[in-house]
Amino acid sequence: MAELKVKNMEDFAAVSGISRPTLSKYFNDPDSVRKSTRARIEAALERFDYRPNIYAINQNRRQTKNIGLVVPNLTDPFFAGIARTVEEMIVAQGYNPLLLSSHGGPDQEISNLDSLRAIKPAGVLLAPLGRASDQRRVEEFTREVPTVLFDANLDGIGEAFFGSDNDQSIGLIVEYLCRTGEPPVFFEMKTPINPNAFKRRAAYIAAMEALGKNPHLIQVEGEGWDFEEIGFSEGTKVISGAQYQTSTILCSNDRLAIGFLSAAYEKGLRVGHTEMSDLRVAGHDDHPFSKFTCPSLTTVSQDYEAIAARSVESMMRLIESEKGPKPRETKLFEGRLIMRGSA
Amino acid sequence: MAELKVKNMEDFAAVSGISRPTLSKYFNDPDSVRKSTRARIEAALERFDYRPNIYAINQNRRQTKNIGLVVPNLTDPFFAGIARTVEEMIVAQGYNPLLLSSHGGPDQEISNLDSLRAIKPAGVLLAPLGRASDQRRVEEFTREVPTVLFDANLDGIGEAFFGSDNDQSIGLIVEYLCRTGEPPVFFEMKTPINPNAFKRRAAYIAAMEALGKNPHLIQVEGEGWDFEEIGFSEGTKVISGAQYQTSTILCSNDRLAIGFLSAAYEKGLRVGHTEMSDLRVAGHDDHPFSKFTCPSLTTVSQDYEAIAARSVESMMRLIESEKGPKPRETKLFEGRLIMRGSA
DNA sequence: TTTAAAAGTTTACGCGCGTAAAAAATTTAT
DNA sequence: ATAAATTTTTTACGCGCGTAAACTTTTAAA
Repeated sequence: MAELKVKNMEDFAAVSGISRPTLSKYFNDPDSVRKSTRARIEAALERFDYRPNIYAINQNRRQTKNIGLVVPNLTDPFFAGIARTVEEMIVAQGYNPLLLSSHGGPDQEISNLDSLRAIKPAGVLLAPLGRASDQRRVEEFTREVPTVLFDANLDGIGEAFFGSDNDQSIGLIVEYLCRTGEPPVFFEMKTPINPNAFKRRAAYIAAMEALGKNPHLIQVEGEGWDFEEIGFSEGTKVISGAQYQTSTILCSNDRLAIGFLSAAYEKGLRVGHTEMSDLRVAGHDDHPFSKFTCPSLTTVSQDYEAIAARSVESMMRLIESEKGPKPRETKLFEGRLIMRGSA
Repeated sequence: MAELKVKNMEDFAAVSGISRPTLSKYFNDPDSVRKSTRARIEAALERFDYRPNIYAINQNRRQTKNIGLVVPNLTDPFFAGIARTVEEMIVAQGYNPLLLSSHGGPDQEISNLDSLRAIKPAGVLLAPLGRASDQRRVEEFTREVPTVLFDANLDGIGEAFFGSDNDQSIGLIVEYLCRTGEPPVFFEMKTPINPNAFKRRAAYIAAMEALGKNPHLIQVEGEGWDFEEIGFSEGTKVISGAQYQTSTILCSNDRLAIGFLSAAYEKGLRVGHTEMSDLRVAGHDDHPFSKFTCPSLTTVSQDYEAIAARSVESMMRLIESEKGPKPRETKLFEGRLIMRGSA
């Protein structure tokens, strides 16, 4: 078994008895060689552990097999979950995902895109920060690299966008809350950093007005991504001050709601939809933990399987067609009401 | 401004008036050239946007500037947080982190290591799955690539290990619970997948015995990483069946505790350390959400800033010294008691 | 100012692989 | 079996950069 070491394709050609160009063809697409030679190659691969040098490959190929994946904040389980789904789908397509988190900062977002540029990716799936994004520089990037946006849209930027239909999903829960009790007030950050927040605010107002109700916003202070903390501290103030004119609170997202529920608990308020309850609280996103709040959180789930699938599919078409500019694709997916204990 | 396009270092040498070898030196270490020429280069960089081709660089360098970072499960906010901290530190050292999650599976873990091998990293920081890991193949990997383990140890594998002192941290909370009320029973999964679980079980038993108390384990069913779900469903059973002989429950980790608290809430049990409480519940890890449970969760925090810092530091020494095998380094950091409402 | 040391330039090769072109071998069709 | 089509082999070049060696210029020391 004194197999000599194969350090490059040349060596492997020698030991396998296959010419280097044929090997090159094989590694780029195993089906592009005759079945019998494929078998011979794979037999040789069993005996010698040779793997093409990825740097040499990428230096010479026009296109790498890398696909960038940028999310706003991996610390947020919601994005961590999406990222995982998308990653899997990219791998299933035979591409190599590179996951980067912007940690909530527009500078980091641009820096992530810069890193990606360096590895000459075939394409990039970007869930942008949204309003906080440096749109100009993101747009610059999308002119160089095929980019599909998801989760949050940036007007006209990128080849496609897939996300949730906030109007529909917020409408769903507003309608539910109105139908089963007092109309909700909307609890949110005054200057939200997260994507979709403004869309949801507008959707809330529209939904309320469509139902002939008076929209009411509670806009709290707070910066950054510590939504639970903000929901908790500002929720505490709201509860103490009785700044709300209803017993129903709709939070802009589940993480705020989680903080708010915690505040309500501390203040001794009973949250729920029974006669004994003081308050109803609802959220949005179906955060992985929202099932375990006290009480469990009524919310609306985003169809992020569909969003992920469609985004990846669209990316593949972009890469494989590689033709001129097509019309920008956009689709919004509907949310689903998740009824639990809190509202 | 009709700057001709610079597509490689040759071109950039032409337009900047600096020879290519000098440019090469500069890009490898800006301080290795004279101040005046550095200034000239950087002035040229302002005018022309040229960036060295990373693939060509890595093909020719002995060592890449890549450092792999593998964590068991990015969906878990605890690991997401650690990963972020470590990532930052790697960047601060001028290296390029590559974050991979094993999604809880040993196959994925090995597959991650394989991907890393392909990019010839200078080193790898690995938080292994632990008991679930394919130790043989991990060990194979560490013979090829300098590897530092953190969070979970694999006996004798890798150049170093840094983690938490479970004996100390579990001892801390067991002592606290015993001192302030009934001795705790230990709530855990019978066949835990996550690292450190067995260490904590042993630490609990030891701590109890040291205090002259009788250790008691509640080992529940359940597979996978849905700890909250397991804590909830099995907690519900435990509460209904009154399988515990104490009013104090110490959970193996916060995520189980979060589920357990949710179960207690549903069952109408009052959790806390006041006279009115039925039950005390404590966790371990200081999970980002443990502050917002109802009631907030008493737990013990891991010093993962220190773990991260020490791991990265050790990695740097490994990379930069590059000498023969040194003795395997190991250090356990102490936990801190985080007293909140639940116990 | 002279001189030695330090830094930059020229020249040249190599890294491992993609890929094109022409020739040779193999398979399939007739 | 022969011709045609397909696949493989041979040969050769290029990708962009690291880096070594010999030489020239600049800087710092004497």
